[in-house]
Amino acid sequence: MINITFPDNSIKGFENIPTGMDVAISISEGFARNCVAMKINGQLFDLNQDIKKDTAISFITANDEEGLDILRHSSAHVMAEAVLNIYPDAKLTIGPVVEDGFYYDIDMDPISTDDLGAIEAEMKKIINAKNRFERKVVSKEQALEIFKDNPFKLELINELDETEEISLYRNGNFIDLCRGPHIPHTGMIKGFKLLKISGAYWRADQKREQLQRLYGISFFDKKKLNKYLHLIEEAKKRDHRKLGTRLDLYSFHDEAAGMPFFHARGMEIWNALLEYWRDEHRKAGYVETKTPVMLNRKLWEQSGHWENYRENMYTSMIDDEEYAIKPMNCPGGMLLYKTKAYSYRDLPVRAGEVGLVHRHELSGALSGLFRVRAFHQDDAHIFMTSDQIEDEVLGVLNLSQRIYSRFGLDFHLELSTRPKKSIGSDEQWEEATNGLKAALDKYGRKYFINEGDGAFYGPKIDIHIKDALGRTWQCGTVQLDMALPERFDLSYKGQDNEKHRPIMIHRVIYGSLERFFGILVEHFAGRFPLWMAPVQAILLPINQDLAGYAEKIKAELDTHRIRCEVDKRSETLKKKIRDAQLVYVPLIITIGDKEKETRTLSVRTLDGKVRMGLSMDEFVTSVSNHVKERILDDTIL
RNA sequence: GCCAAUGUAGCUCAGGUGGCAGAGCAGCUCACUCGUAAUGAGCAGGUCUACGGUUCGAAUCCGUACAUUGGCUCCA
Repeated sequence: MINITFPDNSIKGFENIPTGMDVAISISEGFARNCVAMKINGQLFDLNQDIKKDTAISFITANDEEGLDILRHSSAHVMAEAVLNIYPDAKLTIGPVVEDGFYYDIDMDPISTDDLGAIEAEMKKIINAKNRFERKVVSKEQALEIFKDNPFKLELINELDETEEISLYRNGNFIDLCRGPHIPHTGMIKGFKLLKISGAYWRADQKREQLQRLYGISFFDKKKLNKYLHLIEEAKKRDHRKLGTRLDLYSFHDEAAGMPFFHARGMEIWNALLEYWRDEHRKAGYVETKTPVMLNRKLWEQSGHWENYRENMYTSMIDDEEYAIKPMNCPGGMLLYKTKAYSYRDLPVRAGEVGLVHRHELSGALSGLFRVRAFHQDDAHIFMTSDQIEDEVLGVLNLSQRIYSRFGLDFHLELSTRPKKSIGSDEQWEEATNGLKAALDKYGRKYFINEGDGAFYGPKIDIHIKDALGRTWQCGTVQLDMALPERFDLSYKGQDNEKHRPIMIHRVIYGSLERFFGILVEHFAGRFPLWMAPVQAILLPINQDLAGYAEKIKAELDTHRIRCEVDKRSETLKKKIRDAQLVYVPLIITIGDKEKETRTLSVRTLDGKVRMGLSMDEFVTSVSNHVKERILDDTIL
């Protein structure tokens, strides 16, 4: 008799030794069909596994995150099997689950995306066969024998801990070395798609074999797959590199790889972003500073960048002295701090700087505005006493929230703690980390902890924003820096008339203005809220005779700082409206004889609605208010 | 930096196997003067990323460089 305890503490007895599946079926057939694996003592097992003694179990179903991971892992096996069926000489290496699907690294001749269709068709066959996944435990000798033709698997087997069980999984004719668990049978993969191929190295080591990495995604139901594919399509449509060209915002040139050129319209958005930033920072008690772009090597040696970051820095010889273009603003900020003597009464000092920094990123890492070599950081350095840490960090979190929510961006927080390689004493780290934790607790939002992921000079909080498509981006960061104040011998006079070392926070909210800009383009899909829109209103005279009158209206709107243009082309009204809509001008104003006679405006918004007979005053007032309040919602009138 | 793919007009893209470079949009000109998502006709626009090579002949084949894209790696 085997007694199984369920999560609700109910107990069920079984005459014979049951498998996990037997237990699931005893609950109900329908439930069993939805089950993927089971969990015993926090460990995952296959459903086909026998339960030999009394125990508590819980089931992982298709609705659980863990269930989806198992499905995708199994999908990787199916893909590998399909590849082997088509390319018998291919050698498998590893096939894990990643955040967005799964992949398998395979040693084979390069293939192209055109070949994916054939692999998918082969996978389809395997899935339709509903092959069961069977687990088998073997000795190391047996494993070495089975995989004798595969040097990668041999390497893995030889590295396994002696105490560890070596398990194989078989489905159909396919056998793979694998810890498991797997779904009961391949038929559970209801929706899958192979997405892309790329090169990867065995063990991520450039000196080792170059492998083909095949990426795929799978779901328990086809609808979810379609939803996912739709999301990818949507993201492609919003691609900031394409929209940037179409909306005439920025461009890239071979003459300066990774260094964006901002066009007039892009600059309108840029300036709107910065103005907003300045407003909020002024309110939050920051001052703004500016430091040079190029500084003497000696400074970088003092800051430690020369030692740690040199390969990413651009340098230049000037009058026999070596200079480096700043990859970060902080050393300049240190010099600024040192220009005067501080009292504890002066602290905290919150010094912002929107600094242009250059980092020589690897050529292969560049990507639109998301990864560039020249960018502006909305930096700020806060110098404070140790008992101000909590309040200051909390202040940064609140400011970040205020700014992100202005764009309709949600976010989550991650705390990174002391890494293995670090400077500073245990007490310093504890004080710093506790300060961050206290601020996080007071802030009250849930946060994740990345143990050992902090910078060598201090712990940090990273802020990850979530855009309209649900994608997350790390933008903001709040880092405590215990290195620089030391290296630059910063101090302030305490109440005790003694010199003290200030604590320093290093923080950004947009992160990189360029990158944040790119994220916003995709977040808004090019339809910026009125306060950011490069052209807020376009005037469309319905015939050439009215062009002069339209110019007069524009001049008047100019005085109210409403960004507007006149489309004087000899095109039909329909055509002009279409063109304006295609570049998302929020307010389209048609000027006809009626409007001229009554001195009113007819305004069309992007939703296609038209408001006729608006007086100039009404229009200016509501637009100005909308802009001044930086309202996200695009119901303007 | 590594692997792979790509690079043709301002933009988006056609141009099997080598034989005088094409379209749509945008632009310009003319006609039309229009009431809420594309009026029509015409014109102009390219050393086919760059530099080498093969060939009687190269956008096309080969090599190198540069750039872009997807990954890898990197992002103290």
